Amino acid sequence: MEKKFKRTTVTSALPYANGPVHIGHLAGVYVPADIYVRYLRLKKEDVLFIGGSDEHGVPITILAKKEGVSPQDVVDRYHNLIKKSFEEFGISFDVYSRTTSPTHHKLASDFFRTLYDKGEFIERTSEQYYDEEAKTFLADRYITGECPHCHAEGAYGDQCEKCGTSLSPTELINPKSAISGSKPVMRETKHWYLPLDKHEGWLRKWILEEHKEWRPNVYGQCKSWLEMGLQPRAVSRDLDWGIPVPVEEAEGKVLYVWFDAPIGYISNTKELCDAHPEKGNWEMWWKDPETRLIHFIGKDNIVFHCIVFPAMLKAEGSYILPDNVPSNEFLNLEGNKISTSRNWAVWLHEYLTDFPGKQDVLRYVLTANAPETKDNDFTWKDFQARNNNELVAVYGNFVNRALVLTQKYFDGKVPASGELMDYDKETLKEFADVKGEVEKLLDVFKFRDAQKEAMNLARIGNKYLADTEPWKLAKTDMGRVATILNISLQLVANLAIAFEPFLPFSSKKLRHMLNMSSFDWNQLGRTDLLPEGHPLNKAELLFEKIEDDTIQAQVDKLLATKKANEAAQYKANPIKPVIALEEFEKLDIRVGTVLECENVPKMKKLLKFKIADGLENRTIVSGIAQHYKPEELVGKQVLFIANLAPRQFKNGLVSEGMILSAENFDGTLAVTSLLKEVKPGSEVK
RNA sequence: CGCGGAGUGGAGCAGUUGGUAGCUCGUUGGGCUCAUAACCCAAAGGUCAUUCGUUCGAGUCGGAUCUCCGCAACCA
Repeated sequence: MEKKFKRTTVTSALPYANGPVHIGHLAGVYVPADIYVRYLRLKKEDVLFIGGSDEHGVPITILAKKEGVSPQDVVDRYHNLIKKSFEEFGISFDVYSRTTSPTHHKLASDFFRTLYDKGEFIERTSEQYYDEEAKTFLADRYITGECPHCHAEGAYGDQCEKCGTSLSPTELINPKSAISGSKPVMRETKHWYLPLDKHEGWLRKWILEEHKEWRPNVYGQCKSWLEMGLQPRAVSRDLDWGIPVPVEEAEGKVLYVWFDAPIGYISNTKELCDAHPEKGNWEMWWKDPETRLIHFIGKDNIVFHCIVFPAMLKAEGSYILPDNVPSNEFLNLEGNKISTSRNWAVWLHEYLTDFPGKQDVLRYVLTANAPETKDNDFTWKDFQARNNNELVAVYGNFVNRALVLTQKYFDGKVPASGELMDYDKETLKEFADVKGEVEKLLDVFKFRDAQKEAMNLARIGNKYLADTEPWKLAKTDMGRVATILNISLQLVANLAIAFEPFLPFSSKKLRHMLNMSSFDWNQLGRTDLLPEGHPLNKAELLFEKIEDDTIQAQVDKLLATKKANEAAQYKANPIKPVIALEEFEKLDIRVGTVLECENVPKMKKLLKFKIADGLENRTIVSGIAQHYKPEELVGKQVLFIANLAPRQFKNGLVSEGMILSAENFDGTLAVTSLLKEVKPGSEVK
């Protein structure tokens, strides 16, 4: 079953052109896809690697409006930035195009029309909110208002973030357009829907029975969707940015972005093949049953690529379906979710500037810690450790040892191998096995393990040198040293091949150092890659140590942008409903002088206060231990609510009141105090 | 009870179909000195979130509970 395919079409999720690419995108999609493609190419298989920007959809129009430029300007800017960073990073697309290309517009339009003519869509008319000022229909998320459940302001049309309930836009009280702020009106609109429910039967069989080999997260998500029952999904939108719906009565309507984006894979293939006929006909890559289709995506895209897009392809009728959809989980950054809007990210274009020539380091780290089975964390400290302790110390160091020894004893020429001892044979056998292991793992998309296995070659090499000690033998037995170094150099040559899919820049460098002419995956494991007497080029360092201050600079940068963003995004909460004066008068707010203040054992948030209140003194427990040290507050006057019902904590502590603090934008607390000292117990009015 | 995923030695992660719990880093001790103070060997350290069950046997299967994350909006 594995072997029946003649060629492979590999797609990687189209990045959305409303921002640059960050390490999450890389770890999730582009690095694994690139490893896979490079591996297949090295094996001389027929493969196309398709990428491109996704350039339609509402968020881009919003961003354009915000910046006062056209949507085209926005996508031009990010498309070019993304394309250039990918190139520089060594993501080896055969084509990286965009969904605003004429080829795509035509193909997507034709695709829709075909489905339309075949009667694969259903039409539905519904009422939707319309912003008369901005002259646009409003997506659920772009309507805000009061939540009907908890009555918090600022609930969105699909969900209230305060209480967590899912909503529909019509439930909101006093809805407002998030775009213009005006009050939206209901307006009737007609849209086309893809009736996924009609496709449920074959999807079930195809995924649940025929693709049990898909990763558990992918399989599980599909299963859950199928079990909930599929609903028709709209494929059009009322918008002026996108591909016009190619139907007569569809004025002002465009294809919904998720409908047009995956077709972009096909359009981009066509664009490539039209320009380079030697790549074959584009239809061969998408319609021949002997072509294997693989989608690399992140977990948020599972439903589209496993259910919606296959349904579209099936409905069209002439396309093949994906054979596998390797999807990764998410990569977090320093413990927090990566977020474009909060600027919590390591941006690829900035990395390339900050770490010139270190593409492979990031590739290595992202693969070593790839979120293949669950969300993982990227930290700069780990980045540094993996570079210094693995790339430099294990891989780079072994290469350096072998080359320097050869330089020293054999004038930089590959020495002749003499008779092999048992230990030599064992070592050779060990690294010959690596090829099979790496292949086995790459074939099932286990990139993290595959890379680890490749790294084993270097570990074997270091151990071999340590055990055979050629620097000692050099004094007595040069023939033996020649054999040992010959073997070591063959190992180095193997490393160059084995790491090519993972670390292409280093392999290129290493290949130059070794003066290697041929380079083929099938040579992996062989011990005659470098013939006797073959001259080597000068040895350079393959990797360099990364110092603490370099890492600290990145961490600081991250913290600074985070802080700046939090401050910039701070908006005061809306004012609570009006209350009567007598309500307020029920509150007894007093001034107290802090007599004593101490930490509460085992409670890291709590401080225990003894407060002079002009009467009998009282104990108040307050959750501000993370913001103040006890000694900072002793002697200070604070405001507290004196008639709050006493509250008992789990450990028996009782708090007789509440100290008033202001919460800053970043969650830090500032205790309230007075501009002038007064008698303890004074009332605040 | 909206859906999905995850809770494994100090840290970050693996653990395929149930059969003595692994890897990298860190720590400690030793070896080596060719090498970017890098390399090699050894040791210490985990009741695999809690709990009940299936089984001759469970990190691995099933139920319950607790906690975290993601999705359901744009986002890998």
